[in-house]
Amino acid sequence: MKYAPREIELKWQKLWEEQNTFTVKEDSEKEKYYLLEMFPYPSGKIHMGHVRNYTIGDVIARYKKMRGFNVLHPMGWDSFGMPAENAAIEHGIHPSKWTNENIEAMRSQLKRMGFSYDWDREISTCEPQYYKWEQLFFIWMYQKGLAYKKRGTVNWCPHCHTVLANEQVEAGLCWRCQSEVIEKHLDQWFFRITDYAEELLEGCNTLPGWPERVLTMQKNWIGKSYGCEIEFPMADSKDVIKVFTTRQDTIYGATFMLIAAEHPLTTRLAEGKPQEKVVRDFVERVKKQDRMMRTSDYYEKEGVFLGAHCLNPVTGRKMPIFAANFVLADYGTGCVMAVPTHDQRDFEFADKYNLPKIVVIQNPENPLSEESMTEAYVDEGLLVNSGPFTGRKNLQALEDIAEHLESIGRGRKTVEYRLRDWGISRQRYWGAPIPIINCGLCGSIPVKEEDLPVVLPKEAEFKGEGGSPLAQIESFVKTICPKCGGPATRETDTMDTFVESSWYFDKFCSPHHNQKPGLEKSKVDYWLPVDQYIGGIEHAILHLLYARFFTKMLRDLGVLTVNEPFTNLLTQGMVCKETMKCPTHGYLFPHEVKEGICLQCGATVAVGKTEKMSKSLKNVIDPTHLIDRYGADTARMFCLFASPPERDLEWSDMGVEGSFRFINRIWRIVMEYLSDIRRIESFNETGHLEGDLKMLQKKYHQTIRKVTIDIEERFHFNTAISAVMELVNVLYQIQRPSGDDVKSLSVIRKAIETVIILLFPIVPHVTEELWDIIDGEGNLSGKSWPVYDPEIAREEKITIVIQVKGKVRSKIEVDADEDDDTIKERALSDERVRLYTENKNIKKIVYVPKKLINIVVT
RNA sequence: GCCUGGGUGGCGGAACUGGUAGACGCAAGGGACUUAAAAUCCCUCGGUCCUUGCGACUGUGAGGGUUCGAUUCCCUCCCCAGGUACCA
Repeated sequence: MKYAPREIELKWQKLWEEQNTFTVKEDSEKEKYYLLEMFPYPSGKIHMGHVRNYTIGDVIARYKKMRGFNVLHPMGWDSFGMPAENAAIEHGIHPSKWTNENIEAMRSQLKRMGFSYDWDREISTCEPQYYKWEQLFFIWMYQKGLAYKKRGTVNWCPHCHTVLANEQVEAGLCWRCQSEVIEKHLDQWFFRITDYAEELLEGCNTLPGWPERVLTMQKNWIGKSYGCEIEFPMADSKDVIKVFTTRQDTIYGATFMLIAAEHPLTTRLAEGKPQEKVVRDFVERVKKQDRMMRTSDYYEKEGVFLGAHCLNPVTGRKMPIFAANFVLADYGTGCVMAVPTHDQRDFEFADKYNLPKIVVIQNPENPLSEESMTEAYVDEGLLVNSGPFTGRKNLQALEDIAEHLESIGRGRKTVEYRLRDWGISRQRYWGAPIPIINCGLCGSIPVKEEDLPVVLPKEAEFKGEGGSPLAQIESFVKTICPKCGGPATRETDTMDTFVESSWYFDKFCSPHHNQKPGLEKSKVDYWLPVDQYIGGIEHAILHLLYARFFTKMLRDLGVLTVNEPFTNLLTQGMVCKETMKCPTHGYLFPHEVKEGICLQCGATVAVGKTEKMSKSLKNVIDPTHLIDRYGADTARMFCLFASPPERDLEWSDMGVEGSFRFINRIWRIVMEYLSDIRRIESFNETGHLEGDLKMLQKKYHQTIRKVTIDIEERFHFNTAISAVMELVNVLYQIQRPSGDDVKSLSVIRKAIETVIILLFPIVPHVTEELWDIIDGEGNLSGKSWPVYDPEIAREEKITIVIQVKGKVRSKIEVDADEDDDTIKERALSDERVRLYTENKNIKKIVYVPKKLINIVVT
């Protein structure tokens, strides 16, 4: 019998489906385990990133099930988003048709991979029965002040008359028409995530199951800093300018004031002054500069004098006020006190505009002087020129200076966060409508709860220009005010798609529950939090932070009980492949190249560097071909074997072949022994074994140990698979016992069964089939995970490495329970060691018990 | 730019908390089987050098440091990747 992957896989997939193997219900008898992979955007086809993500998840789901957990493993579709709208613009297909066809295609691809999803729980976020509840949450948030409207900036293409996403802006130009993109200010909806900044930050300390780096990134993103808000009185009026600083220790050195170009104060101060026009031009120019570049250390610092002065509150010094390109309007107060001697950006600015510098922190090693400084001194030191604080260490005076400012009524200690509120307004069609009605008399009034959902109207025109398609549908826009009954218009902004993905894991717990608030408390409480969440590292900040925020927000609305949505997080790396480029035809898909030759023109193809698989570089592998050729089991095994999950995975055709060969190798050894072991009981682990059999027994106990640890503790499936490969290699190596040697055959059977069971979560189809062939009854899906005997798995002999001056010179083999003194003695008297120690002084002997001995000689 | 990771043979990777660098697989080379090929099974496989040995030296992006001992810890630098708030 030959290994026929397709046949086997379809057979078992059908059986699992018929027997509802993966359907789950709440069960108070069993410990629950909620395993979740980030649901996909239905772009059309699954890609290798999905295959990898979902294979990792499936292995854990199946493993946990074998460990006796009640496993929830759902799948759904993050089905709102820009690509659907772009397809509508380019090909005239309605976004819902495009999306649903993609879902159909991708669902069948996922089913073909044999993933153990409970498909009864499938959800699609673009369906009204899903976004209805999101709209309800929006209304509740609005009522609590957590959703609000304010002016925000967007990328605007003046030619297309439309808002562009950041990725639609290429080098400052519109991706469709190459017009120069400008900033436009629109009234937009925001979620007040900053209300939760402190809790989100604190929460990072309650998530030991998250990768440290993700927590670090989130903490930095929230960016808490302790500082001081200081008031600088205007020189010629009663007004004040407020600044936020973390460096109040340098206040005595503040010699001028900087304001963000976009700050309303900038134009107000310059109004009616000779420099008004210059200032306006400057503001317009800065607005076009890239935000990222503006704050870069290397970017040219620029500014313009506003014709006004303020006073330093502690020195009384008259400080000129400038607008500057590197000051951000939405961090702190949008105004910065400039201390050129101790801030590099201020230093450069002062040099450029010839502004005064005063040293207030003295470098203890190399005294500073204003005239000779070539850069700002940003390290610690002693305060000078600082009134009563002169002579103190600068860091130790921070607190006292803040208190001094408070006492003179010119400042207060504050905490500042870098985190900004979440702008959720999108001027697009394919998203959940914001359930608000704008009334000329009553303002923004939420849609009545009983009128939800606000359904996205089907009829819309997709032109890619002229703004949001929704705004042009009169029947949608025109409505009446729920408060006064007068004529009103609907909000035509839709919600950011990150909103849907902020609570989909809640919905999976009770997917069919259709009563307020859309989530059934008892079920949500049973399943949440997600025990293991798996997804790409690219979501480390935004998606994960928004989902955490939403969880806390829904908790405060009484909908959820948990504080954090995801107990454990596994972030997987990207799938990469080298690019191929033909001199005339540009980037080529792998199937357009054969043996390094472009199939279109016969030219030699240049192999480029390895990059993340993307459609534009055409360095993609369609998993379908892989499945057709080798089967789902090989595809699954390759993804896992190639590298550990958190690392990037580099594509290799050869590696796939190797995984396929390994599965065949298992298949063959089972077939070879089949007639001998079919009717034999597997070894019951009693009785004494000798020679090869003893070695084999030890090996499979060790293999169970290794695979269990690798899956349970580290999700390192690559090394788990290696361990099973070693066991299979041993099976091939041992002398085949005769057909009537029942005891030996029973040990072999046990070893073979171990291989099959250990690999079941990884390659479920072929292992089910093999189990069925040798066992003939029951299926593996219900089996429990094998156990090992630590005593049998223990090595009896260990190797002690002997180093002389840190270099390996010899090795000795000793009994595992040999006492340390004997080991040392044997090491010192070792023949090869003596070659290196003879006639030398032994200065020191380092002994690492049961491992290594290092003899230091002089 | 900023934040966060990563860099180990020809290649993917292994090495749990500072203790034998290169498990396992791929590629390559050799052998067995075969009329032959494929498939399969077995062996070799970081580099340099020589006196070819149970050999010496060298080797984990580069350069320093700590240590009896560093892929692992510290400092400086180079390269690559992810995120950077409207891609998801």
